[in-house]
Amino acid sequence: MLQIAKIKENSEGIAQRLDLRGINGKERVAKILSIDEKRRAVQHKKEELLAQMNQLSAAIGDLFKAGKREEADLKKAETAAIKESIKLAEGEYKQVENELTDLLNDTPNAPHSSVQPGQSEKDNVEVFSWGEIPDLGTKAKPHWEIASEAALIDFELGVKITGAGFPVYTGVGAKLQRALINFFLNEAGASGYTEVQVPIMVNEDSAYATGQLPDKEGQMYHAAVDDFYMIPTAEVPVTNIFRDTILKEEELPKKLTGYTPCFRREAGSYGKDVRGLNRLHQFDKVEIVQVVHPDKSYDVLDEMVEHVKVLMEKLELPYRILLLCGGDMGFTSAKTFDFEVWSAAQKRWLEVSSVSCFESYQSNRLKCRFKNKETGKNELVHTLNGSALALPRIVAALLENNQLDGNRIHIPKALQPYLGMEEIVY
RNA sequence: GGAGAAAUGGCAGAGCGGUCGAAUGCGUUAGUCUUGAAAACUAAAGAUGUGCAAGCAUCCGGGGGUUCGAAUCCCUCUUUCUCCGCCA
Repeated sequence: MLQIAKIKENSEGIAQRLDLRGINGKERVAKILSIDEKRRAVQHKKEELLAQMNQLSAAIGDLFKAGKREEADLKKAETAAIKESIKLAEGEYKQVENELTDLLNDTPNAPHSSVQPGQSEKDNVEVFSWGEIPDLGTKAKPHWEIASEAALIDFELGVKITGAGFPVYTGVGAKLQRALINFFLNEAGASGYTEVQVPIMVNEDSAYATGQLPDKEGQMYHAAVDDFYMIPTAEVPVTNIFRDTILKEEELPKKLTGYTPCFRREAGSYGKDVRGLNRLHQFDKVEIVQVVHPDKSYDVLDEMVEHVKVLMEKLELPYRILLLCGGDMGFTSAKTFDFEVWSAAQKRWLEVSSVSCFESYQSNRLKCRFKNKETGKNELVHTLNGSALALPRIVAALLENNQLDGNRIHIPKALQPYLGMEEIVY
C-alpha cells in the first residue's frame, strides 16, 4: 500500500500520479490525510491515558513496597475510571485505524510520472518491436489444430480429469514444456538470478502482502479447509521470502527466479480469448523477482525488460513491448511493460510477459526494509518482477509461426539442445 | 492422527507478578594497543508509531482474558521438538 509519510510529503504529486489511473487523486489523497489526522489525534488521546495508568501503577507498586497499604488501596480506586476511558479510546482508535487501512487497501499504486493516462488497453503505447511478422497465407493452422494433430496437447482429456483450462501435455508436447522451463531458468541463472523452488499454495498473509488480497480475491483458487490460496503467479511466494525482513544495504539487489505452475480462475473470460492455449486455469511460468535499493528501481526495470527481450529474440519470435497506460496497469504496479508475441495463425498479439516496478507498494505490506547506510535508518526497499516467461502463449506462437510444409514445426536454435530435436515432425 | 515439552533481541540462553526493552555469552560496529592482523581492553547498538524535540506509547510466537500492574498467571490458535501411529 502507499506510504502515509510519502503522501504527506508530496500530496499533490501523488494525487497527480493517481489521476493517471482515472481516479480522482486529489479527493482520494485528501480523504486519506484527513483520516490519518484523525487517527493521530485519537492515538495521542489514547497514549496519554495509558501513560497516566502506567504512572499510577508504578506509584501503587511503590506504596505497597513501602507498606502503605491503605494509600495504595485508595489509588487503586482511582484506576477504574481511567481504565474505562482507555477501553473507549482503544475502541475508537481501532475503528479509525481500520477505516484508514480499508481506504489504503482500496487505493492502487500511484503510477510513475512517465506513465500515460488512459482508460484501457487501447491507450497503451507501443515502445518497441522486433522481428518480422510471417505471412503464412490461408493454410495457416491455429495452434490448437497443430497441437491436436501432432498429439502434443489433449484439451479434452484435461476436461475429463479436472475441467476446461487444464490441458494435458503429451509426448513431445510435455517435453517441450520441460525444455522451455529449463531454457528460461538457465537464462535467468546466467543473468544472475538465484533459482528457488517455492510452495504453490500460500497463506492469507502472503496473498495480502503482494496485493492479491483483498483486491483479487475472486481470481484465486482457495483451499477453504486450510485457508490456503493456489498461487496465481510465483511472484507471491517468491516475493514473500522477504516479508518481515530487514536487509543490509550491501545485500541489495536480491535477484531470484523460480518456476511454478500458476492457477487463475479467470472468472468472466469467454470466446476466442480462451481458445486453445490462449487462456488457461493452470499454466507454467518462470518468474524473475528483484528486491532493490529505491534509487535503482527504474534502472532495474529496464534491465529486466532487457532480459525478457533476449529471451524472445533467442526464441526467434516477433514481439512488441507496450508501456501500459494508467488505467490498464495492475493494482499494485507503478509502471508496467507488457510483452506481446505475434500469433501468426490467429493473427493477433498475445501477452506473454508483464514486467513491473512496484516501488514501495508491496514492500510496505511486506515490511521489507533495508538499513540505509547514509541515514542509518530503515527504509522500504523497492520490488519488481516479471514473467520470463509464461509458457502457453509462447508455445502457441511457436507452433503457429514455425509451421512448415509437410507437417513440421521448426524449433528455434536456442531451444534445440533442450528439446533434443531441430523440428517436430508429425 | 494420539501423548508430552517448548516458543524471549542477529544467534545461544536467563528471567516465571512491579525496580524488565529485558541478565549473560557469542556475534556485529567503533575506539585503544599494534607496522598490520590476532589477542586483550573500552565503548556503542532492537523495532514500530507519535512528536520540532525532550519524551511518550506499543512490541518477549498470534489473538483474547485475569490484575492497580503480565515476558511471567489463565484461555485459545499457530509453529517447533520428542515419542507412538500412518505414509510418498
